[in-house]
Amino acid sequence: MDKPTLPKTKRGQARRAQILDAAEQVIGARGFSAASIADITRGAETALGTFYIYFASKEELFRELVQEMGHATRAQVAGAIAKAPDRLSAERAGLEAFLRFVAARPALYRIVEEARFADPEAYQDYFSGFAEGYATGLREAEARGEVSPGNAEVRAWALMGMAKALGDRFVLWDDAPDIEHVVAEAHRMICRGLAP
Amino acid sequence: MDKPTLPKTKRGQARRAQILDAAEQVIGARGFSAASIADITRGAETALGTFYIYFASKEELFRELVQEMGHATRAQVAGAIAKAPDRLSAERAGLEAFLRFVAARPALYRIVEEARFADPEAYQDYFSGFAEGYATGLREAEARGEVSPGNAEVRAWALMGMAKALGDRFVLWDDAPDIEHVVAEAHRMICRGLAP
DNA sequence: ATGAAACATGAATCAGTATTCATGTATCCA
DNA sequence: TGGATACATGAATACTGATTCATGTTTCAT
Repeated sequence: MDKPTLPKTKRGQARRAQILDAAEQVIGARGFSAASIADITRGAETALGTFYIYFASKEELFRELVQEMGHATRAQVAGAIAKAPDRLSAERAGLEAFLRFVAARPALYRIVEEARFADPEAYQDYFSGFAEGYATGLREAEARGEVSPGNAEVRAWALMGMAKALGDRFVLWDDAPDIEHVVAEAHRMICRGLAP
Repeated sequence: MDKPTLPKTKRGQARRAQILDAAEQVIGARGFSAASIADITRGAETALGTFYIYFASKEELFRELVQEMGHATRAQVAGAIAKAPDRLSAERAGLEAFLRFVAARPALYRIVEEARFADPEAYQDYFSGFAEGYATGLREAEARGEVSPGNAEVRAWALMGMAKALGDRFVLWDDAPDIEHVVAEAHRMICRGLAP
C-alpha cells in the first residue's frame, strides 16, 4: 500500500531491474492495458506478489518506464549533437541518433507513444521538455546565423513530428531499415525545403 | 455470435447511428480500453445487449470508427487541396485543412492515434494509404517542376509527421489555437527549409 | 390486419486481473 | 552467529467488464 522505497540489498536491486526489463518487453509487445502484472512477473521469473514490493501500482511502473525513455533518448540525441560543427549538421546527427535509438529499443519507443493515453501528463511533459530544448537550440543557431529566421517553437515541433513519423514508417514498420538513406533524404528537405 | 448485417429497418439504422455517435464521444474521451460497452450504450440511451445486435465486438466497432476517420480526413484534405494552383499552395491548404479537422473532431483524431495499439493493422493501413496518395502527388509535382527532386515517400511521411505533431501541440493541447499562424510558420519551413 | 422477421432488453454468465496478505526464506550488520 | 530487517511467495480477495441469452416488443410486406 505504501509507496515502496528503493531496494536496499543487492538482491533487491537486481530483482527490481529484472522487473523493469521484463516490463519493457511485455508492455512494449502487448501494450499497457493488455499486459498483466502476472505477464510481467512471469517474464521476470519471479512471483506475482513480488511486484508490489518494488512498485506501488501498474501506473507507477509505467511512469518510470516513460521517464527512462525520456532520459535515454535525450542522452542519445544530446551526445550525437554535441560534436556537430553547426546547427544543420546537428539536425542530421540528431535525427540519425533518434532513428537508431528507435531501432535499438522499439519497446521503449512504443511505450512512450502509449503514454499519450495511459499517462497523458507524462506524455505532454516529455515532449514539451524535449521541444523546449530543441527550440532553444534553434534560437541560438538563428542568432549565430546558422539557420534562417523563423518561429523556433513551431519548427521544433514540426521537426520532432518528422522524426517520429520517419521512425514509425522506416524503422519500426520496415523489414530492412536503411536509416542512413532516410536521414539523407529527410535532411535535404530540412535544409532546403521542397521549393524548386 | 454471427457477424451482424447492416440494419434493415429505419429504427435499426437510427439505433446503429446512435451507438456510433456515442462511441465516438465516449472512446474519444476515455480511451478505447477504459470505455466500456455499458458506457457506450448508456451514451446512446439504449440497452447493453442492443450493442451486439449491430456490432460483433468492441474491436469491430473500433475498426469502423477508424475507417470513418480515414474517410473524413481524406475528404477534408482532398477538398482543400483540389483548388490549389500548385503543389506548394497545396501543402499549405492541406496542412490547414488537417489542423482544422483536428480542431473540429478531436475525439476522432484521438481514436485514430489509439488505433496504433488497439488495431495496429488498421492504423498502418490508414497512414500507408494516406502516404501513398501524398507521395504520388509529390512525384507529379516534381515532374511539373513545382518541387525540387527528392524521395517522395520519405517526404510524404515527414510531412505527415509534421502535421500530426503540430496538431498535438498547437491544436489539441493549446487553449487558444492560432491555426493560421502555425500554418504560415510551418509552410515557410516546408518551402525553404532551415538553411540561412 | 397479421405473422414472420427484425429489433430491444438487462440479468446472468464467463473470463480476467490488480492488489493484498499470511506465511515463509534470505541478507547482513552488530 | 543471531536476529532484525529486507525480500519472496502464490493463493485468496474483490472487482471489472465483454459477451450471451431467454424473453419480450416493434416493424412492415403481404
